Amino acid sequence: MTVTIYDVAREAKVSMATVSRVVNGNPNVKPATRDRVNEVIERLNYRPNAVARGLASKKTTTVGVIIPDISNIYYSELARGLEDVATMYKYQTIISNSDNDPQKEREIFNNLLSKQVDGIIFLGGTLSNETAGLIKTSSVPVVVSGTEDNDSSLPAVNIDYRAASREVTEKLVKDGARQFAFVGGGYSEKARHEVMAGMKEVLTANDIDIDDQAVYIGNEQYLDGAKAFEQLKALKPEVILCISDEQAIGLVHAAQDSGLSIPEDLQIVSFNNTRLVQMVRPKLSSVMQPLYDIGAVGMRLLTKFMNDEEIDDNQVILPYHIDYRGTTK
Amino acid sequence: MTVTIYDVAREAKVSMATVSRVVNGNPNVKPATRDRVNEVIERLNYRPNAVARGLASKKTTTVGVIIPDISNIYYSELARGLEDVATMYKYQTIISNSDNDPQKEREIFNNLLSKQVDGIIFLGGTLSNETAGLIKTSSVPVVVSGTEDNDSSLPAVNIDYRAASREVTEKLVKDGARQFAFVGGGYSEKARHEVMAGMKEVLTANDIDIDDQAVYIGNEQYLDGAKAFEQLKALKPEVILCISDEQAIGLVHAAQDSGLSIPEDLQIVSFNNTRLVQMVRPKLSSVMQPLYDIGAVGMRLLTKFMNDEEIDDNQVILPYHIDYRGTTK
DNA sequence: ATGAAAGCGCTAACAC
DNA sequence: GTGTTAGCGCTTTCAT
Repeated sequence: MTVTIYDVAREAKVSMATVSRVVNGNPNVKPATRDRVNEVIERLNYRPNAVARGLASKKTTTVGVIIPDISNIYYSELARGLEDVATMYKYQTIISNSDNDPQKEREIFNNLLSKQVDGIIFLGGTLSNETAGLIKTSSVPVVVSGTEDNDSSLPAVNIDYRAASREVTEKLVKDGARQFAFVGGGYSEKARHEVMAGMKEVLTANDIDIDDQAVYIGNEQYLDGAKAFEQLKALKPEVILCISDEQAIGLVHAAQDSGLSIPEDLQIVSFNNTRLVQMVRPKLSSVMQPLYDIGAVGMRLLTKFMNDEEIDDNQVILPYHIDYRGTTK
Repeated sequence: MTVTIYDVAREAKVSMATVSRVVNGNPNVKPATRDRVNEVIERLNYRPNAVARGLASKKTTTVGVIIPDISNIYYSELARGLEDVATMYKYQTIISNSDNDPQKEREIFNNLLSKQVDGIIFLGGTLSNETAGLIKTSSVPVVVSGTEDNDSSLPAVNIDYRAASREVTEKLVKDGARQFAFVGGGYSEKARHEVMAGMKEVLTANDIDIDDQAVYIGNEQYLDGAKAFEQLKALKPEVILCISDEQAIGLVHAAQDSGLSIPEDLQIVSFNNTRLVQMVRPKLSSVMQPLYDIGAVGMRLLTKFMNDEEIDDNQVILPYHIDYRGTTK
């Protein structure tokens, strides 16, 4: 049978309270007793039952992670960052895929609360008002990584998409481009909005029109890039800003297949900065956002909430930079 | 304060046992009482405490997942498959990254057991004897996906790497190739062994020598592909079999950069079948293994163990097929 | 420094 | 069909 704290106590001729103290590193134990207890723990191969501990202490040292799709390379990179700092702080993570569906998000959220997690990280490009509302009623701290709610009241970590978009657009306009198009889609509604806004700001400031037709919203997949190109090609865009790397690569290939030269005839910049940008030829010009860190910093922020540490700012904006590689002139 | 089963019982004027029954769908409750209890549950927004339930019932409806690296597109695809069927069976998953380090695997394993998970899925190309031994002592069922232990005694789901390797090699030999090389690395020691074995079997049968120098073992990353090419190029291989897609793509680019034509001068086949194979030009010829299903079937197998269902065979071999795309003639 | 005892919120006999 | 009660394995006052 499983060995309990009681077995250890009896064997070490102390009370279970003392065993509990040595297991939890409480200093109020005479070194001699401590050693004796540790010896018994070792000998009996005693392993504390985290469930019982969780019930008694109301702390489970587990955090929940709500993620759109773990098989998406963008999110799995965030997940790795977040998991590493969770481990660092002795937390385990329960990860669930939501497909960014508010209905599933609600279910996952309730499951997580029922499991008594100490905190929750919400990952996703889109944060519906419905889900944002749910989060605001949460009994445990929640931080949001890679997106934010509409009035930015939730703790969140992001990059400044709009500024990045502005910077890219300015550079390309300065270099002579006039025909811009935009491709977004998938889970990244927030990013989509910001990137478009940044682009439009700069274009407007430069008296450049952007056609309503020059915006394609699909999903974030490779194959969708070809569809995007299909819709946009009639407009003969000189530049396409694209959120998703996979979609951008699809775009590059579709354009090449139709006889265009990249970047001579068409320039493409993506915003997700997954490892993929390096793995195609020409290499994708892209906004480098620190994916791993967005996850990691989000989890660090969450640990602060969970341990009632002081928070200087619950809206963290991480730096980005832009790498102009092979898909821009 | 949090509302407990007591509160519901009092409010509904029944005993907590009855509340427990309706919450757990026990049929021994009069419909009228059931409705009354449900109404109170709704009104009080009662949510069962899974930790308390776990302590009392010794079942947590959570399974542990030990994964080398969730940010690796190969493993994250397995993870998605596994998570989907876990959800289907009402389990949550605690996912931890091991980097395939036996030391970390041990820690994670103990954490998981301490959390009283109902079962564990082990993912990884390499299963050390140390970890295999640990698994065999486990008090909860463990299934292994995408690898196996040395004497194949653990429940596992895989494809037949050796057969796939044989098939590829035969085809390319038949088409005239004589100079073969192999590139492996990263987490996939088992796959590496099998693929090499399959290749050598066929080469030997055809009286073709393979140089010891024609084997490169590194990591599974894109940049490592260039290193592999650097080592192998002097041998002027006509064919390179490569486990990892990322590495294979690196190989393709390095070969092209050195002036070779793919597939005319060099043919490359990879074995991981991540989405990447479609996303490069030329498209990678590869062994198509059902990644999502390897994860999904592994989890399904685990649910059978957890629910004491009958198991017909605990060694599942899933089918594969081979797609000859742009990197083979 | 150590022990006794009261829960934590629930399930699972067992009784009625 | 419903209630009573004894745990599950631990933490946490409160004494001593």
